[in-house]
Amino acid sequence: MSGKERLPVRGAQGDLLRLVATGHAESRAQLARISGLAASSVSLRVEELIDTGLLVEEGSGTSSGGRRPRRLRVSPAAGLLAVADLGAHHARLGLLDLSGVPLVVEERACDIALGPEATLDWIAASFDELLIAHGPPGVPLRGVGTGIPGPVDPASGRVVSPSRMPGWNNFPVAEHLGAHYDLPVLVENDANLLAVGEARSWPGFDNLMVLKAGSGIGCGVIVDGRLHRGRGAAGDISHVRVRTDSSTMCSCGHPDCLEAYASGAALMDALAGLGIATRRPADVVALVEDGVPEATALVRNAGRLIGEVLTVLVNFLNPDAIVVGGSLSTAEPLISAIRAAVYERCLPLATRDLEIAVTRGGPDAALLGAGSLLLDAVLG
Amino acid sequence: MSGKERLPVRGAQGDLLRLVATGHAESRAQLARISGLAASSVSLRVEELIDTGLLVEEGSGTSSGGRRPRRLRVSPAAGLLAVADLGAHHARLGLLDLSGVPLVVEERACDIALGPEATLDWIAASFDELLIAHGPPGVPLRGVGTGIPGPVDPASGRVVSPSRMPGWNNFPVAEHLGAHYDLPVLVENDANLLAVGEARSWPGFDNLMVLKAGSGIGCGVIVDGRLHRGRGAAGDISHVRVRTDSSTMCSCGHPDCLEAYASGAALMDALAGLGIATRRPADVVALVEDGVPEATALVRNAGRLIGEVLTVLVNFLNPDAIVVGGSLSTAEPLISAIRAAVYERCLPLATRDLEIAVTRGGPDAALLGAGSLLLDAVLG
DNA sequence: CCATCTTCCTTCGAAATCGAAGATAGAGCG
DNA sequence: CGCTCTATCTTCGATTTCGAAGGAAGATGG
Repeated sequence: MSGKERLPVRGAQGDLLRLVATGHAESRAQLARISGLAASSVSLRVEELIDTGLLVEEGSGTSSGGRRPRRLRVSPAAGLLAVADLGAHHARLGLLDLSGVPLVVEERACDIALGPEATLDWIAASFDELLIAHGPPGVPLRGVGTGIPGPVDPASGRVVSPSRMPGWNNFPVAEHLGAHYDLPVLVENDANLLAVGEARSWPGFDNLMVLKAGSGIGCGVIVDGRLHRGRGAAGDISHVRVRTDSSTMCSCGHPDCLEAYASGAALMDALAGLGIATRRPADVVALVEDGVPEATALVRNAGRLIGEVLTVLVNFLNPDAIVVGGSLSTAEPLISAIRAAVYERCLPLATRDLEIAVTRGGPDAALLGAGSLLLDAVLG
Repeated sequence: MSGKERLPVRGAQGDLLRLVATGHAESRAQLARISGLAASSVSLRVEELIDTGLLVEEGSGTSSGGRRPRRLRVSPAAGLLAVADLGAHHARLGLLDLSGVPLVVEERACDIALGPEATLDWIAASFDELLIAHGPPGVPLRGVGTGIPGPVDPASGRVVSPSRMPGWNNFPVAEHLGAHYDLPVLVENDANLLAVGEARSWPGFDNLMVLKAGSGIGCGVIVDGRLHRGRGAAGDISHVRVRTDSSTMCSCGHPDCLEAYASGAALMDALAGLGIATRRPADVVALVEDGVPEATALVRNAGRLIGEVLTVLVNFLNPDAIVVGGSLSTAEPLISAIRAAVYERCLPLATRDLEIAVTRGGPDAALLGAGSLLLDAVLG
């Protein structure tokens, strides 16, 4: 395995490296504008970063009327990040360079019901395999991180009262995963990772609500360009009471939670009750695309319920965009129903410039999000 | 009137002055810790600020085990801020020094139905009177600001679609008020001002929801210690659909808005329907305190409805505290009902450390909030 | 009361940062 | 092509900031 030495940046260098790595700047002039440092200071620090081999100059960018900028990139040899996004039955795992560009991403089957030790050790072993198979020799690992399909206490890195992860409650995930490495370790809720990853694809949108509609319903909140965690549990919308005719008890002990009607798991249950078998939320989307009316009606109803919950949040948070991701997000009726509910019921002032759209960041968005947050830890 | 020269601070001096003015620091050592500057740099800048007469040394603070700090304060002669909080039928007006300490606060009757020009000119005239009567000679006015009981677009300083301010729609309030002065002008929603003012009384609480329950229902949101505006309309909860048996049409054109059941105006209407006349929301509180059962029942129901809306927002934003202000906030059944609803329905994770309490900042909190935001503008 | 500790604040040489001026490299246009 | 314009980047002296060391003032505890 590669070395694990600390990244040799201090003071302003870290800020500049971060700005290049996150894609916020790719020339000295941009760095000066964004960082607030004087152009001369930027030149000096960039020179040093190039000398240490962390930055490289690579061709030139497009002119904006004058001399073309000399494009800066984080060196591929600056380091690697090993990141994972853990789902109920499979995980995406990947290696990123420090600017968040994936070297390799794989999806592998796993089972979180085997418990935290087994699952986390499996993740670590998978990281090792990826590093041996795809890690360029001599490039050090700088950090590891994983997304978790449940609430995570950011301070302790523990899972807290997850509804769909038996045996994981209060397990010190960050500590256990970190024992394999002497490196910064990130453990974060999966919807939050998705939100951070998506945010990179929405420049100029500083306030985002990123919905993850899969087996469960999660939501990551970006306020002022940064992930909002609150006291650790922010973004939960699955246990909001919805307006329905019937009455269903949720696993949380309250009646009529959104999750009990609009989550992928709930839709699969409802279809099963109609004699239609599905194995994964994506199967529901397939049924909708095949024009199965029962599936379409259920999905549309789910979208309406989600949309009604979002109306409250849109009026309150007044975001720039609602981004819908997760395996259900490709179901067209879901998005239309969300749109209809939000635009119909929200204040005109709140929807005036509101965009409601599906994910832009691609299937690896959550991994990019993990990379982004890890970079902060690495350069912190 | 006093002079209007620009405040002679540049660079780090402004940050330090702001930290002292906002009460975040009152000694050189604290300034060094909070600002991140070296202690020596702080000493130099503070020296300069004292020389310019903006800061003064005043006695010494309490020791924490070693030498006592020399307490720093913003000089009373550094400048004045003229601030107002406009309500439907009266306004609070005051003069503050740059650290937000009120020199004088008055409540005067007015009528926003007279239209924006008349009202704003009246505010300006009142400011002039206060300055003549209470402004120390030679102390310059540094900024003016006012709170508005309706939505304000922060970029343009215009009122946008206010529901209770006939004739004000789209009026350029900041521009008109600013024409009287060559100074920074602040125009902000009243609930937002209250939130900023309250935040000063809640140190360590970085995420706050501040409810203003008066004739209308407003909410100011503090995220990460700063006012969250979204695209300008953030914090609206009055037009959320609530779960009720009956059905009432709101002035916004939708059925069953929270405002139509739980605002002071709605309560007064409901009491009038029962043959009980009230003139102001405070009269409703008095009825509750007198044990009038109809009033108590209505107020408790309002609290329950508000609480149910807050459950959604608490799960989502996961704040440190919900602070209830406005003229209805002194009605005990309102708070109890809100507490009951929130604690019953929210996730344990979200309510674990959640405080629900009434205002701490006193009757002038909104004015202090205006002062706080104005200070940012003055030192910006 | 005196030695010791903690905290606050200042002094002073070293290092980082700034800003104005200039050098560099292209775009735009006749 | 040559002229001007604009934007990018560098050079260099002036300024600001840092950080280690030390002095000042009070707390603590015998």
